[in-house]
Amino acid sequence: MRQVAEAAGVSVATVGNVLNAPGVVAPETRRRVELAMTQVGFVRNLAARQLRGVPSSVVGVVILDLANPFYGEIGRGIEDRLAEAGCLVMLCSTDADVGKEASHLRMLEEHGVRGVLVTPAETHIEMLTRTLRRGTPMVLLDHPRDGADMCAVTVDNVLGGRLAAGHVLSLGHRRLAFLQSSIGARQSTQRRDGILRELSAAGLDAAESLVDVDLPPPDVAAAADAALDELLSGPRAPTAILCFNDVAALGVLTGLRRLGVHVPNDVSVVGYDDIQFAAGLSPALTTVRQPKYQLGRAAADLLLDESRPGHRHQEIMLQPTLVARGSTGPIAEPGA
Amino acid sequence: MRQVAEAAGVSVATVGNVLNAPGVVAPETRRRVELAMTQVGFVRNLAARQLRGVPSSVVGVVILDLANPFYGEIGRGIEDRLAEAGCLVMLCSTDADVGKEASHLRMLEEHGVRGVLVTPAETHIEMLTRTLRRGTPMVLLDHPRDGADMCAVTVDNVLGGRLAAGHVLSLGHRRLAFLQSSIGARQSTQRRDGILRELSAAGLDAAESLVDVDLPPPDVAAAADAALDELLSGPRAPTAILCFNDVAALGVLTGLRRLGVHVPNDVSVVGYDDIQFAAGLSPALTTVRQPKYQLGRAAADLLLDESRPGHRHQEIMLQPTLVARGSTGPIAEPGA
DNA sequence: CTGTTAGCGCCTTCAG
DNA sequence: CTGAAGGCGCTAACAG
Repeated sequence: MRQVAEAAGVSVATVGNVLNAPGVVAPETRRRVELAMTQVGFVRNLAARQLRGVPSSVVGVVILDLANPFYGEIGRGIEDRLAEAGCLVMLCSTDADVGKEASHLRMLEEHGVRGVLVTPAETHIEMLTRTLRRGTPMVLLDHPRDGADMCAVTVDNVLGGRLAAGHVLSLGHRRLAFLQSSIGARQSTQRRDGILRELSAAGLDAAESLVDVDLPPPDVAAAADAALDELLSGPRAPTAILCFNDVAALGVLTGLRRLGVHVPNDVSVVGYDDIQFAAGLSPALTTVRQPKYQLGRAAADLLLDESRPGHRHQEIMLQPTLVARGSTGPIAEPGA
Repeated sequence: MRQVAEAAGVSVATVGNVLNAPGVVAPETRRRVELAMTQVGFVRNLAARQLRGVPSSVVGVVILDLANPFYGEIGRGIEDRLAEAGCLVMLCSTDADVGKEASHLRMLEEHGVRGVLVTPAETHIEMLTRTLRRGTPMVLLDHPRDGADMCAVTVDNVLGGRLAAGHVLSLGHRRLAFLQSSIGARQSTQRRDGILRELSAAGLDAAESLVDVDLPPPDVAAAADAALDELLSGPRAPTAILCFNDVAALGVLTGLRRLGVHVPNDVSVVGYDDIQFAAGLSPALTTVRQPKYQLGRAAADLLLDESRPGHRHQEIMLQPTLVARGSTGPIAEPGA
């Protein structure tokens, strides 16, 4: 900056003004300074700027797994909204590991980020609030607020569960399975609650009509595939399989093909998320669509709003929708 | 830091030593300082550290589109390798837009990142080298080095094209189509070269046996779907469709289903990348697998190596492999 | 409108 | 092994 000042024949303060208050500098001088900047190859030093107290333009994003397309789309929503505000994103995956989560949050804090968007690794977020020193705003991403003193963007998981269960119940299914995993346990539990509500609304007993399956991480697709043999053996095997996400549903479709079970004639399958490939699967996957891109945008929006004077923490709940495709159908006649 | 020093009853220099040279401080003193740090809630200020000249622990990653699962997997490879070195990643998507690319690179530079991994938006990387002031190391991601003065990690695209073309030629196909897009033009061109080599090796004339289709961005899946009507009309319609990535192949499968064209009996389809869902498509997609996670890891590796004294720029070329699945089959008998 | 100046928090040399 | 002091590049407050 001093070099620029010398090259332009002005003082460093004038260079500073060109940078931060262009209006206050005489056009002629400004032009000369700008020319000098390109000549010298001047690049602003944001670290020094930040040290001086200017708010950072970096936002931390902590998700479960970048390789999951679900988070890719969310990430794009975040990135696009932040770009409008001139902000960049620091991204980290936790694999739902509390230790990694804590260490990433710590590093983000050391970098002095403007705030963090977090999909918590654990159901209880108490931990999170303790990890983060006050001063760094946090917005929960795809997780309910639960009375915490921060913003949150979530998708109505109970409704999502109801949509999935209601769909297969209306097709005549009476024995359902729900496949979930410790990855995204919080969301899964709520979706299961939605399923239970639909079951009881249909006058069914959950103990009779719902089988729970837990898929060990990390590869839920493989786990879903592997779980089918046991799930489908026995006389009371489910006729409809509801999955906590599309990746698990992919595993189910692959496994059912392996077992020679026809979808949807023998068994119906419902996914969750509606990631891009759901429509192209064999058969096209019936699933509950989550507004992923919007989820990311909304979260970024809330975080940017944190620095506005009158800001109040709030929770935004987006609505999922059912997308009925080829992987679900009427229940086969018992004797057929 | 001064607060910590006061709380522990030592000087700031001692606190600094605990942080940067723990061995030099008496164990007893160190324990006291560490205790004080947690009590005060001390968080290192990396901006100040960086200003002082300590190398940054942030690496910039500039890719085409985070929402594309291909980059999600690459990103995980990068992230995992960097995490081992205690580094974080700043991620940006360019949508193959040179303007966005330049502005992102600029911002990353202002942040003083340790280096950048870039998938160039354009075929010619001359632009890139001009954008970046010397001093910030750059590694090309999924792009050949082309004699540039930097490291690069790439996958052998010519071989990939040969694998795809060789496969369908061996199945008897003689009229091929290649679908590409300006997104990833460089890679596509090389794959096309591979296709041409296989064609001429089989004694075929490219002008006769290869149809080129250009898919307008941004939604290549929809564009691929839409391009089919024209592509398949006429007497010399191709019997095998090779796609520059799996997302485009997804669009082709969707479109062929819409048109009532059976895969692979009527038309064979080959994708590229082998993203997770390729195996679950209908029918399972034959594709050229790229070692995505390894690609990311290798690039991160090279970048970290840039700060080693004896570092020499180098290019790493990974090998793609053909994964033959259900979307390709022998050509139908002309009269059948 | 332009120039001068005092730190932001940390690391590092040097003296004790 | 510990204490004191200078400066990294920038911003903002004030003087000219």
